[in-house]
Parts: sequence; structure tokens; C-alpha cells
Amino acid sequence: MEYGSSWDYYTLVNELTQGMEQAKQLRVHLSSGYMEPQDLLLQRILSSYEKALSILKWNGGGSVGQSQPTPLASGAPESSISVEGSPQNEEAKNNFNDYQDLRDVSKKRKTQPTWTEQVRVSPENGLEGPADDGYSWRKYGQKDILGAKYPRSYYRCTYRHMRNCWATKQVQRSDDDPTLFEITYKGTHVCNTGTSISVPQHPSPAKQEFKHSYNHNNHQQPQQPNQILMNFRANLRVNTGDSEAKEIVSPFSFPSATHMDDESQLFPMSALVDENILGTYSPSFVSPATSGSNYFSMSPCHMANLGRIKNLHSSESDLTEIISATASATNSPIAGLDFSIDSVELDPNFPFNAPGFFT
DNA sequence: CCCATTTGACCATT
DNA sequence: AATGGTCAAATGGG
Repeated sequence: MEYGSSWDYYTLVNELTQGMEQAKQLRVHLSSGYMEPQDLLLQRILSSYEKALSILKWNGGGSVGQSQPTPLASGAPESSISVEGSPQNEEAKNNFNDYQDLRDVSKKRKTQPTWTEQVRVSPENGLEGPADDGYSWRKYGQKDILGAKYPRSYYRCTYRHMRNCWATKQVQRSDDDPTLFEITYKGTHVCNTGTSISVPQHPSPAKQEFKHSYNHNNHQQPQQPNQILMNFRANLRVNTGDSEAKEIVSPFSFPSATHMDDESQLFPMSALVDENILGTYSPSFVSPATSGSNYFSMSPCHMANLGRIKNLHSSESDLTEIISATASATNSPIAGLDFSIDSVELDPNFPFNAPGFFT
């Protein structure tokens, strides 16, 4: 991206990470239950840090990325930023079976940020599935998964074609706990910034009360936002790929991040990045999650951050995987941070470049 | 009639 | 060959 140097990038990442860690520690001291307001707030804060870090990573701070021929096999399944370092969570470990497919995407399409959320719905609400997450999704498939009681549903952004938004998600109900849903998100929404279409804003100022933002444009499961907050419980997915012993890598021992991506040789990347990525992300992450009270001005496709814990996966270079996943190896959260530099996978979302959809 | 979902077929990967 | 992911025709609801 446009950081002055990679050092700026590292500094930024470091600051963000420290903030995140401190929030985690605060959480440890405070946490008495999922439903506590302070806990929800902390979840939001952590979520914001995660997003910020992931954006930085995906934008490949200071570098424009490099064609990383993925030579560093290491066999590590994947990397993640885990919100909470609790590798002892057996339940979470048992649910790792479908993680392999996360990497498959990278071969079909450019690698995309991938993360999972676990969302619990309360049975008394009779919900069929997790409620609205603020985006507008369109279901495009359902599949029975081997060894899973419940089928997996596939969703893509409603505005996939209109706005070239390639975000998708998969929803899988947990075998053990039918009230628990695992939602795997792939790709980030770009529909709200509209590289080609400007988003209608504030159609009715009277409705800018933040509660409304949850139910934008979604016919799936209308629900009262307050109940969403109360009923959702975010469970942590710790994704360490612990089948392998991994070295603890100091946050500052990154590999040099001055690469060039394959594509960057074809296009002037900086322009694209500026236009699309910055524009894409900034509205989503400016403040809502942390402030907790300004959800207004959300586009139909805007993310409502409900404070669920998200677990980010970087499904790209194996480099990432070597550096990451130290959280499981230590109790010190600081040492467990994922500082990896992901190969930059900026999807150059040319508004005009849509030849390949749909044969 | 329009649009989202359903669902079997098809494709890619392992 | 088995499995997971996506497509797209059929279906159904508003």
C-alpha cells in the first residue's frame, strides 16, 4: 500500500497488535460471562483490531507483494489470528475437519481473507439459522458434508454481479450443538463502496438509529437486533494447526516484505490499491465496532459488527503459517501474535473487468 | 412476474 | 473415486 516504508507498516501493526493484546488482557481480567456488556464491548474492540490487522496484512504493508511460489512447505495447515488464546478448547479442535477446503480457494481465485465465526442462536427463538450479519447474502448452494449431521449452506453476496463483490460465506450447523453455527466468510465485501456505483446514503435520517442497520435488505431471518446481541455467543475457534511443532518467531523477525506480485507487474498496483482497497475498507472499519453506537450510514451491504469473535485465516502463503500459530505454544499473548506478512492478494476489482463471471 | 431459494448436475481437487 | 464447491434450471413465494 502506501505506507512510507515497511517500517511504518511494522510500527502500525505493532501498535495495533499491542492494543489488541491489551484488550485481551483486559478481557481476561474482566470476563465473567459472555453476556456481560463489557465483554461484548471487548469483543468488538478485539474484532476491530483483528480487522485492522487483517486489512494491513492483506494490503501487504509497504510492499506490493511478491509472487510467492509457496516454496516453504512446512505443511502447516493454515494460519490464523486467534482472538483468544485457548488452545485447550477441545470442542474447537474437533471441528477442524473442514478447514482444508479453505485453502482450496486460493487456487481457483486469488487468495482471499478467510475467517470463521461461531454463532449461537437460542433455541427458544426458533431460529433456523444465524441471523442477519448486516450483509445481504444470496444462497447459491447447499451440500451434505461427509461426517456432518447438517448440510452446509453456501452464500454469496447479493451484489456479486452488480458491484463485483465476491464475498461468500458458508454456514455449517454444529453437529454437537445444533444451536451453534459456524460461519466461514471468504473474501471481503466491496459492494458498499461501489467502484462503479455510488451507494445510496441516508435515505431516511430518521432511521439512522443503529439498530436498523442489522436488518438491511435481508429477507432471511428478520430478528430484533437486541436479541441478536443477547443471543449470539461467539465461541472461539483456535486454529493453530498444532499437529506440528512450530517455532516461536519474534514479532520483529519478519522476512523482508519487499516483493512484487505477479500482477503488480501487469498493472500499476498503487493506483488500484488506492482506489479500491482503501476506499473499500475504510468505511467499514472507521469506527462502528469500537464506538458501539454509530452504526448509521451503513450501506445495504455493510457489515454490522455484532461483536462476535472472529477468527481470521490467511489462506495464502505458507510463510504465514510458519510465523503464526505461536499462540498455542505460549501463555504470553504478546509472543503469540501473528505478524506474518501475507503475500498481497489485492483483487484488482476493475469495474469493467468482468469477463470471467459465468461462462 | 420477478426474484430468491432449492436441488441435482457438473466441475475441481485430493 | 470421493468429496466439496458452484452452477443453473426448476420451483415457489410475494
